[in-house]
Amino acid sequence: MIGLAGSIERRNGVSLWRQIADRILQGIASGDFAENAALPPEMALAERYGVNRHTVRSAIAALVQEGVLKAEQGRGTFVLSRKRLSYPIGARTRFSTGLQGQTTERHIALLSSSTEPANRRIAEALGIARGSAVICLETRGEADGHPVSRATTWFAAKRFAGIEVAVAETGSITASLKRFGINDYLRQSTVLSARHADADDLADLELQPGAIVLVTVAVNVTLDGQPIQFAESRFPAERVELRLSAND
Amino acid sequence: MIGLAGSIERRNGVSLWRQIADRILQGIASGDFAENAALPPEMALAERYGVNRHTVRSAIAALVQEGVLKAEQGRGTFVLSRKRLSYPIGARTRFSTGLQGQTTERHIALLSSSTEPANRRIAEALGIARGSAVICLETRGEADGHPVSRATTWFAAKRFAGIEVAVAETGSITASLKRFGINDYLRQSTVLSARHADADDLADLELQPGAIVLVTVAVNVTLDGQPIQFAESRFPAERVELRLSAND
DNA sequence: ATAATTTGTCTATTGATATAGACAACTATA
DNA sequence: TATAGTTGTCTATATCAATAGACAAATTAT
Repeated sequence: MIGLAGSIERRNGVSLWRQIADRILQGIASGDFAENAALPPEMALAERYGVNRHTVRSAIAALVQEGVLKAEQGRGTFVLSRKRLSYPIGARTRFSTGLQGQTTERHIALLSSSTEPANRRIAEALGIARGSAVICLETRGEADGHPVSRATTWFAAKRFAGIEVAVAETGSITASLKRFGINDYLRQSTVLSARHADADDLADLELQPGAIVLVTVAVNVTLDGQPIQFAESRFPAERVELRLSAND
Repeated sequence: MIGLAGSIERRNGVSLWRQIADRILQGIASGDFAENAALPPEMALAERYGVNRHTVRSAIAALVQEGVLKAEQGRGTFVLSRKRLSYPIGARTRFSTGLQGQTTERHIALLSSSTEPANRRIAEALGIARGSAVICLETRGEADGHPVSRATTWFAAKRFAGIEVAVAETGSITASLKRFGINDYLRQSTVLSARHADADDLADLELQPGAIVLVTVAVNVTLDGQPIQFAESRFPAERVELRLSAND
């Protein structure tokens, strides 16, 4: 059994139609349902997943709403081309360079910024004293006008005072760091997890409720190992996959 | 606002109690709720998330069932220590070596094996002809008796005939590959995504319904770049995080 | 044209989800 | 020993989710 999912769980806090919508998305991603081709008829899907036709219809309605499918009366339901962005993660991960070739326009939008005392987690990551001031940036990554990531980034306030202005102006973290004399940096560590998107992420990433986000927590360091940036990024799992390259 | 989530979404296919259970899990992971300490009272949580107390109780009940929380009448609800395993991913990713220091006993259990024709995706990954025979192994990774991963692995049947026996005997892919003359190998590529666990994963990983799994799709190659193994692994997001090391 | 297939809409019914309020049971503290 | 605070249980009600069946509307094939 290749790529064909098992059965569906009831009474788990996730509605059947949402589970089936997820399955159909998986099916598209894994090639079970080809792009631009017709999905199996509703009755066939209902039988395959062991649910009522109306439940399948709810799932399809959600995916039509999301722009993944298109239903035509009398003809069938069709898969629209919706390739996931493949976002590379590695020692030299940058937002803009990573998506080269996949998109034409990309930048980071600064949603808000604030200065706050560092909590334990942030202080340890940045190698500063707990409670010392850090600049917190809320940003959204956009490619071809579509949101592909949502990040919260912290910098030590002492060293990077005013970086929020640079980010707003340049639309790039890398370019902003250059203004502070940092011409190159490396990703020291990345920790990966996943969870349901919260309300803020749903709004900022233009996601439908119930969506899953991939979460990376990363520390960037200068070439001599000094931590400069701590960031938590959220990627919509239905639109983005993370690709780990062996080299670099 | 550090790590404190926004509001809750209704009518999205995910029940409120499941969303709140997710939030509490996040809160524990991010340090908002300290381990071994009391959670805020049900009424306070209900107010914070903007729901009824009974809804919070449903969320707590689910987490008690999962062993994350412990409720004591008259005293409060307490966070049990439940550290997530940190699973390293890199060019030299191996199951057993990765968890050294975090667990004492670890191995791979072979759930089933079969021989089937390669579909397009598998054939391309392994560099073989479409339709040629591949051995498909269903395995579960276990650490200290607890399931931490669930993988589907494909090998070219011609070259690795009988590898299922070796995996069953040794409980290790690396050890099994040695029997076929492969003493070292590298991870060529890893692609990462996330989705809701399907019914099979729920059972095999001993998850509560509604859980999220991290999915890695990886190709392992010999030192001279010849693909030998194609695998899709699922990790329970609530118990495992993936750590990307900069070097190796 | 006719039939078969497929999506769209409607009604009805059942069970799960969420809200609301009241009170019991238990714990810690003044 | 009171009292306040907290979890546990119960009843009631409204809405959502899922099943079931029937038929309309549109498309495609015969």
